[in-house]
Amino acid sequence: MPPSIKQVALQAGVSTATVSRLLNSPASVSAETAGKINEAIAALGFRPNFNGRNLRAGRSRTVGVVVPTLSNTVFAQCLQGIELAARTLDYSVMFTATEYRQEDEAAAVNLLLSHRVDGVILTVADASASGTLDVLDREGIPYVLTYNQPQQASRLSVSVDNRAAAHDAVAHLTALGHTRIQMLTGQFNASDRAIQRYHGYLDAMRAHGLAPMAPIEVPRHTGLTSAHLQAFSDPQQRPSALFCSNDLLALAAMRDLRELGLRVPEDISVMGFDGIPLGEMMSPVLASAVQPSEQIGEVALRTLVAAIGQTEGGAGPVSQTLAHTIRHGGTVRVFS
Amino acid sequence: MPPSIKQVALQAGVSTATVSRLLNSPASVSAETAGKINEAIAALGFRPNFNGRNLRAGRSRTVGVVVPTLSNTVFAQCLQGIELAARTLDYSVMFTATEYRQEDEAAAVNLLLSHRVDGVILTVADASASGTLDVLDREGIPYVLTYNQPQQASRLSVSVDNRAAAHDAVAHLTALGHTRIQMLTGQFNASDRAIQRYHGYLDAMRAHGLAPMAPIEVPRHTGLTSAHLQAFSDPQQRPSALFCSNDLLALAAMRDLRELGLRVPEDISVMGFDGIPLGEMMSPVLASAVQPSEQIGEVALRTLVAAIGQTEGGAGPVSQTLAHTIRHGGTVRVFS
DNA sequence: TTGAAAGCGCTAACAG
DNA sequence: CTGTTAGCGCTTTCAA
Repeated sequence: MPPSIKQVALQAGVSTATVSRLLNSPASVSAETAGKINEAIAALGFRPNFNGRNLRAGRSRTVGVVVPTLSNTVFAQCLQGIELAARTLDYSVMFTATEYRQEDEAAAVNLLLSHRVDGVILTVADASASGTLDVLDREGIPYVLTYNQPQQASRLSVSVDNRAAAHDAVAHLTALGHTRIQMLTGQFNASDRAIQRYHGYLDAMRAHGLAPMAPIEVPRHTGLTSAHLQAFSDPQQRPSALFCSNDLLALAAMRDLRELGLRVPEDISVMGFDGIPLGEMMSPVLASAVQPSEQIGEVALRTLVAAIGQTEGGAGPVSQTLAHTIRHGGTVRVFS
Repeated sequence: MPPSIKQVALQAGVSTATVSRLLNSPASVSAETAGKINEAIAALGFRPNFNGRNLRAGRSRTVGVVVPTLSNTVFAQCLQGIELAARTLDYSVMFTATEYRQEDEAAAVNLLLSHRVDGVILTVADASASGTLDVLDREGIPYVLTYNQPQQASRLSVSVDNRAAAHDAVAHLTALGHTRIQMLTGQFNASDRAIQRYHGYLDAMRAHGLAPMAPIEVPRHTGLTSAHLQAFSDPQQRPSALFCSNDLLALAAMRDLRELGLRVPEDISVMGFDGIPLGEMMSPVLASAVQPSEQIGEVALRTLVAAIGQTEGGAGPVSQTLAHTIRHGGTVRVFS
């Protein structure tokens, strides 16, 4: 068992209260006693036990993070941003993944709450139908959504404007002369973002007087999009451009198209969403609607910490929309 | 303040001890009282406070994880594997990154230890010269190294055989007829793996009677490898194949080579190390020495939990070497 | 500036 | 099967 504040006090010849004071507000301890205590701390290799502290103080300076998966770079980057910002602000991070299983969200949050995290950052399948968020609301635990753009204006969130970003991506395609643009998307029910992006697609198509095509919804980015793309072998059956709801999907699609003997972008153009860093290193570069994932994480953490600060709901923007950009890339060709 | 075991006890008309019992060994409580308590728990929305529990029990069922960065998919995958396995075993995960700053390793571990994690999984810059590991040893906190292959046989670790994997990668190149093979590597002092891989390179070159070339050491995978590759414009000055110490570096190199007007693999072949999933989706496929990152994480966690189980050092393999594979890919051409 | 004392939520003897 | 009790490490009044 590691040394406790008690042993330090004994060794330094002071009371535990004084040791505690040195730890928490060093100014309130005389230089002399401080010296003795510090010696004792060093000698014993004392390290404060946060469990004791948290128990007593009722806060833990720890935040919980729930993401769908770390296999998608986007969330890894976001977590990276969260952790970095957390370290700056002296917060610790407990982390959980749900593997896109909506039913695991509640369990994840419950676990975090048992650890008495001061707040939670999460990306849920569907922000407008999430019992998990209701729990958080009820218990009065501050939380910040990432990537989700909730309808309820009351919920703190950090994301890009998914609909607008998708619109801009599709507009980029139309600007290059594409008219037959189809959307390839992950399961709508696993991601409210996918739905918003689909709306953005519709917006853009309508705005340009183009006929929207039925979206192709694939199960998982396991990469098995082939079955859905078979029809593309027939030039009549395929769009000139494929807009994918995320970059991983775009990459999988490109691979499968290649297998079908189709060339990107000669036979079909592909555009993604997310702007994962690797897309920019490939050749051709993957065109994409870029969201600043690491920054999303960083802002989310700062927002959360601010919310933790003020017990009662207060100032500060609620729904934060970060700027997206459109990355031009060789996977999209000029069509005329 | 959320309800405590005390309020549950009051509401159910039993003692706190009984509530605790229901929580920890339900079998030891009569069905009748169990019913009453469960009702009270539900009514109050009670959730056990792990801080109290941990304080009392002296263990937290929480593990700490320290990785260099999450920007490298490899570590994200590993963390993913850790988290998944942890959830299975009812453990929670606290996570920290060091951004490859060796001096941050100690701080990270100290923080985790203050949280009284039961054990730590980490990837350090240099396992054989890490004060951090010494601290862990001294305090008797179980830990498992990932990716690092420590010299000290006493330290638990999970990795591939870096040297052998690098050897196999280079042997693959020689088998394809390459003789002028050069290594491009990250900073040796930021990664002991890089050194081991370099040794593997040397092994393979010597084994095939080839003259090793001086390794090119680049600062960071910021992607700025260009400066180091300038000389390659001259066909006399460039190797026929470039073996990179990791896939990110390989990708950056390929991009920079392209910028120099060189074609991969026609003008120069490129091989990586790690086997990141995206390498397989690209065209051409990135040839690489593949390590099972998610599995490394999973095995590390199981190993750690086992170590936590037995207070005193015990059975079980210490240095676990998982199998690597060589991924053939279009970034390497047959040279003859 | 310091100490004494109470208590955060929980578990683990020990009785009964 | 259940209750009583003590105490894990720490902070925080309240006094001195």
